[in-house]
Amino acid sequence: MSTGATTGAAPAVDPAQRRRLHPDERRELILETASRLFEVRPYADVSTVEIAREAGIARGLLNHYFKDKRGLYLEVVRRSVLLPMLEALPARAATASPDRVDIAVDWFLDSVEQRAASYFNALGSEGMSRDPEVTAILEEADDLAARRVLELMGLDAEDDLARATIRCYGGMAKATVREWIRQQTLTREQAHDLLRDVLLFVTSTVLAR
Amino acid sequence: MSTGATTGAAPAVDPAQRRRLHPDERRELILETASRLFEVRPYADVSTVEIAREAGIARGLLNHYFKDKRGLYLEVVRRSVLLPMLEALPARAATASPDRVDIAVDWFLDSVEQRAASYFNALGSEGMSRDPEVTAILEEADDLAARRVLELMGLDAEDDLARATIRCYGGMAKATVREWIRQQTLTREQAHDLLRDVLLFVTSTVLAR
DNA sequence: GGACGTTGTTGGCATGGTGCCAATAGTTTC
DNA sequence: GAAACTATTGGCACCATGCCAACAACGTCC
Repeated sequence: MSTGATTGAAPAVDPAQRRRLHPDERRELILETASRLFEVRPYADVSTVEIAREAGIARGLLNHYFKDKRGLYLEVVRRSVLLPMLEALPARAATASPDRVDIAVDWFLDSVEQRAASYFNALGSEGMSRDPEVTAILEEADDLAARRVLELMGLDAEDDLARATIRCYGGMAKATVREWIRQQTLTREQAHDLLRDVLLFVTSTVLAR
Repeated sequence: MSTGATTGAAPAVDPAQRRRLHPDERRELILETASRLFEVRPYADVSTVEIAREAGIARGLLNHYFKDKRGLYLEVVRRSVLLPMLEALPARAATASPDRVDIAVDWFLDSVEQRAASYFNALGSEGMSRDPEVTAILEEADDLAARRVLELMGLDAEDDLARATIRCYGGMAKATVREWIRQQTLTREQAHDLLRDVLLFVTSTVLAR
């Protein structure tokens, strides 16, 4: 407005503009930016314009690195759900069953507590989404988690029935975390005890059949 | 094409066009149409154009009856989640606790089986899952379900801790239904037994504290 | 060290979806 | 039958997305 002569070209801030990055770096940068935004606001609310602006790149570049907005979103979800699951897991101490359960539950609660934001982001409300591809990612993560639990407890992770049962239990685990962190209707201790007791009960029941 | 003279006006099919309906009827008609479409495909995939076409009305009418597309969607979710919950519930027979659990679980499985489509639909769709308003509706439904379960079992539905615990259990119930209906990794009988046993265990534990 | 080729990057165009609003026309009322 | 009421329409303006051709940064070769 004040500068009358010059056309309304962009402020042209950074002199370091149009810097050429290695594809991997650029991809990573976009992914992190998008992740940060999707964590806070729902999918439809975050425009590709905003992502590009935040990342300091042209909007068209998003479509160069990812098929489309949806593709970018899927990658974000995949990361925030799958990666944490593949991370460090406490060395399985060969202790008695009740202690193992305590360890497993603590591991789960800790990992959730650390990354509460991205956890709930990817989970949606129930961990269910109508979108087939998102669903597939979530299911993969659930199954992975179920395997972890079974391994940690010294049970057979290849037993289909056992794994299905633990995936069911996983639904309760998620809901419990929600009550604890978001609704704050349960203390961490209460959440822990509940999950611990039920897991113990479920595993003993599964084994019995 | 064949009729050359007249301008390219619409085919003007129905002679019954532009029929004036009572607002309640029209609203209902839109809601049902939208519900039918949202059941099958994710939110972003269903355009207001399509909803209007399917409902046989002008697109602008949607914004007259609902604030916007999102508002329409919220109403659809609210209905498909809340209404079934308020419906018939088996008369609570004053029997022993284990029998009551069987009744409660059967009621749940039945109601889900009947409306599997809308049930999974309502559980969240794509990016909307993170949406606060959708979340609120889902939480309300969860709490309502928890009350129902407690009542059915002759327990105090006003006990906050008990209700929170049952809401946690509800997460497992949903996951179990998913394994049963969608993944088919569990038979209905297995799902029933699992939910029955765990509910029995959980309630006895809650009571004990 | 300068021309050249590769390719990461940009800007703009076309398309489609959505919200809004003034004009239109059923329906009722007197 | 006219007039008031309001359900309903159609089109305009805006925004977001995907696509594509031009551009320029970086490495390479002579």
